[in-house]
Amino acid sequence: MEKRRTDCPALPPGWKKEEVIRKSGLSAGKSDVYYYSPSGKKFRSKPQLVRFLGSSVDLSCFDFRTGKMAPGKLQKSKQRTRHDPGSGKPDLNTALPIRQTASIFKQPVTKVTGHPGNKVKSDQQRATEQPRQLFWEKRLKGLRSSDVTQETLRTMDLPSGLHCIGPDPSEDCLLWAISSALHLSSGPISGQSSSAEKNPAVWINCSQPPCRSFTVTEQHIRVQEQVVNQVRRSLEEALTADTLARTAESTRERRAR
DNA sequence: GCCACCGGTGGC
DNA sequence: GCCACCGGTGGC
Repeated sequence: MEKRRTDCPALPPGWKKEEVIRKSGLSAGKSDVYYYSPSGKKFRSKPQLVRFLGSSVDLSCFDFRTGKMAPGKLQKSKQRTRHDPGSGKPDLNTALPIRQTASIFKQPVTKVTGHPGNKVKSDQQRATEQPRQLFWEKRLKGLRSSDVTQETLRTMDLPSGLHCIGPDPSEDCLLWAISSALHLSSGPISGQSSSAEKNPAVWINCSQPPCRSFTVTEQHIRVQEQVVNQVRRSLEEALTADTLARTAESTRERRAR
């Protein structure tokens, strides 16, 4: 086992696991486990793996030390979340679907080259397109966003008339699917073909959300404009209130001194 | 400068 | 007390 890289069936093809026994020091005899990506990048911890693999692999049951999936064990592994004291919040460990989904969004990255010491690291394998899971929306089922007081936030309303197809025809899934499609695609979002509706598992078009083909009308656009305007007004009011509160606060502090 | 390696520490 | 995780550094 020592210093030999072995295949790791629980990870995608090409990933290797290595166990290195400590030879000296107080921890002599203990071992460190490392993983190597197909491109040779070394990983020292599960959080590091999760950050890298994002939504492409579900590592919630992955046991970093053994390199195997631990089924049914309710993942009681000692995953630490540094800088997060925890609270009554739902399980925010590595299985966090929100994070995994967020990572599929193609977000712009600013490459700063102005500083002489700067280095830009890149991983070609990671940069290229990753395979996507069919009906991934189901993984988000039952999750709700909440504000700092744990109050569940109201989700967005989709325009009526959208008809979800696939294994989970709930409106939640459709909302996630459509917002994700809008992020990922530069083309129009129009739904699935009629054959996909008959047998989604075979005919689904991954670049479109799993819903019946639809058309966006002038009326839809008008309604959405109103919604956006309303939200902007609310935001403006909140920001104004916040500025006023801060000013009042600093005035009070100055007077107290 | 890189990285293999061990130590330190926080969460359990 | 154990150990997952990651910081730090000596050796190259």
